[in-house]
Amino acid sequence: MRSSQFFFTTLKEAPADAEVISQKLMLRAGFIKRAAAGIYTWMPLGLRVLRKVENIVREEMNRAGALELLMPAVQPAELWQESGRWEKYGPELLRFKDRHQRDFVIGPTHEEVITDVVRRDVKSYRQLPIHLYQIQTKFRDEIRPRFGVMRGREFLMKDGYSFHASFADLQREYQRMYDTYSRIFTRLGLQFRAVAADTGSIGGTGSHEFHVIAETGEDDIAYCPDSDYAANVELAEALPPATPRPAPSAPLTRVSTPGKTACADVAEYLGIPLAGLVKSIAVVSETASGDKTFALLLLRGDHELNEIKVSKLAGLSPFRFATEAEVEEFLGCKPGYIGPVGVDTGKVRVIADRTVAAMGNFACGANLADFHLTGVNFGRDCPEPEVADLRNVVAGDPSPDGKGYLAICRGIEVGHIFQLRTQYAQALDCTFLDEQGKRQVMEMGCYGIGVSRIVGAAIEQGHDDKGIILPASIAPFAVAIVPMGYHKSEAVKAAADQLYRQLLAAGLDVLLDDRDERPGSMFADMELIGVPHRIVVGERGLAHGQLEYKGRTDAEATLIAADSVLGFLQERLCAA
RNA sequence: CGGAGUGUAGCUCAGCCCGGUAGAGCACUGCGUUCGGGACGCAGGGGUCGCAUGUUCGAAUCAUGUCACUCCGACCA
Repeated sequence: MRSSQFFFTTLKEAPADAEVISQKLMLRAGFIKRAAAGIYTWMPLGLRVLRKVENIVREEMNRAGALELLMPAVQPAELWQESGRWEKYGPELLRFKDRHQRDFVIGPTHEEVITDVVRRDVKSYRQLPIHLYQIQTKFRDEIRPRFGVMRGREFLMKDGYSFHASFADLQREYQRMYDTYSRIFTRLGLQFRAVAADTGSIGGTGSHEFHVIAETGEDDIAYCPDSDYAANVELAEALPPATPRPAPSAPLTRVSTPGKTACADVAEYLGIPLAGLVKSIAVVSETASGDKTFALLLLRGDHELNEIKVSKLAGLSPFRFATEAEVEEFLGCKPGYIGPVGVDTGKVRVIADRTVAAMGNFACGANLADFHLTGVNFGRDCPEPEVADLRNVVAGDPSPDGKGYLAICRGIEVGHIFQLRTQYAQALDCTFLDEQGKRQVMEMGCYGIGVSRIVGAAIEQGHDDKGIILPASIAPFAVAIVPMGYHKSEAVKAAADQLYRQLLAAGLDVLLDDRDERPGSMFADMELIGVPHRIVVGERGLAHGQLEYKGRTDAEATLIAADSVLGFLQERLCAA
């Protein structure tokens, strides 16, 4: 490609509302243009990158035996009503009516459609297993789209679905996808980690997320540096403390804490560490008939509640946070000063986190406005609470696999694999006849990769003060030829054109920057857009039969003989 | 959904407090000089200041409404 035939615009300054580095650089490099919140046009330059990522994903999926198809972006509401997700999915699902007032959605995912496809045509165990995938635009009406293509509303996703006659066969395919995903992210040059994950709203059991490790990631990952354990923080189990609860040694004391409602304020005011305080969180679970369960969840002052864990407790699924009025009704005290001492256990469930259950002589709210208690001990001052794992793990917690201690890092979720089991197949009556001629519900797996998000994630991992750094496999161009005075010097023009034809003929993905720009602009642009290899053609090198090579991350350029450039580049491209 | 903030040229922003009919830099067009790290000079094109209503002789500026966008929050009592 010649720059003069191509179309790209670069900016010196990023739009003011761009937050993360990948978003700023993608806008500056002209990869994308914002059309609306979370909705972008992929310009020709950015599209080249997106397509390269897409093709690597496609190649590996095909290699793993999956078959590509393309499903509609617009889906009929009936399928969603049939699976029950028309009600369950919530406002992220973009719904609309056609001219006949029929309901449709713009697909945020395709379990319903694929299951419908398979149930129509697959009738026998002989046709199983089958794995179908597509690379297609999805739409999820995110509350708060941000970070450019990393959390867009419209995005490109590879979603694959496998169908099996047995759970064992699903597990085999799941493992194969685990390996395939690892290959894909490795080929993409990403630093990633597979982590055990919660199955979230999509349901099912058995799930791994693939995360690109990056500071700007939106997910916290707990991992063990001494083993291969890694899990989403929301899922990682917080083990009970190894040290037993100390015996009561301090007297129960009521202290005045006027106006101090936040844990940190109370701890500071009382001169105790945050970890010596127990905070109480009031939640309510309401049944369809209107019966309320009111529960007081006890957490150590410096720990965070894990809502997923709470929602899995018997009698608290689903739950919500209590209103101020409910707190007053059940505890007779306004929020800010509530605690486990003196509550009516006939009306209130008290559930302590495992860590809290092992605490003694702690401080907590007194259930009396402007007062807290110190020296509180279970068994002596209030009944023994229920005990459960309620909190997010923190760095330094013991690893659940017993092999050391957890560390926390941030990750960008770029892939997710699930064993859906029979959830959708059951709802949509997707069945087959087994060898005995007996009707069975199919086992299903689903496997997603955020193709457009990968571009953002790759740039989060690869950039410097000059711009984007991408591996040749996904860079917009693998090689840039930058002539010094293309429009002034016949010798330079001839040499640049000849080199360009030679590299093209050799199958290299090369950009000849034949714009009538000053050298500084061309260098800056080629670096900004992330071209990994650069050849400079200038009169002063040509005089000695030499060209100049510089890798995107090299500190200095190196001179090479003009006739050995092709071999030199091929060597570098193979090595990468 | 709650709170805060911002809407002025393609991009980054000034002007608004204190009303008098719109500016800078980058980008763009032309000419000239320049030409190995985002050049310089001169001359240009481009905005009814998000939109609506109101106040006023007069509104980018003040008021009200509305729309859009951004940020923070939406557990941590």
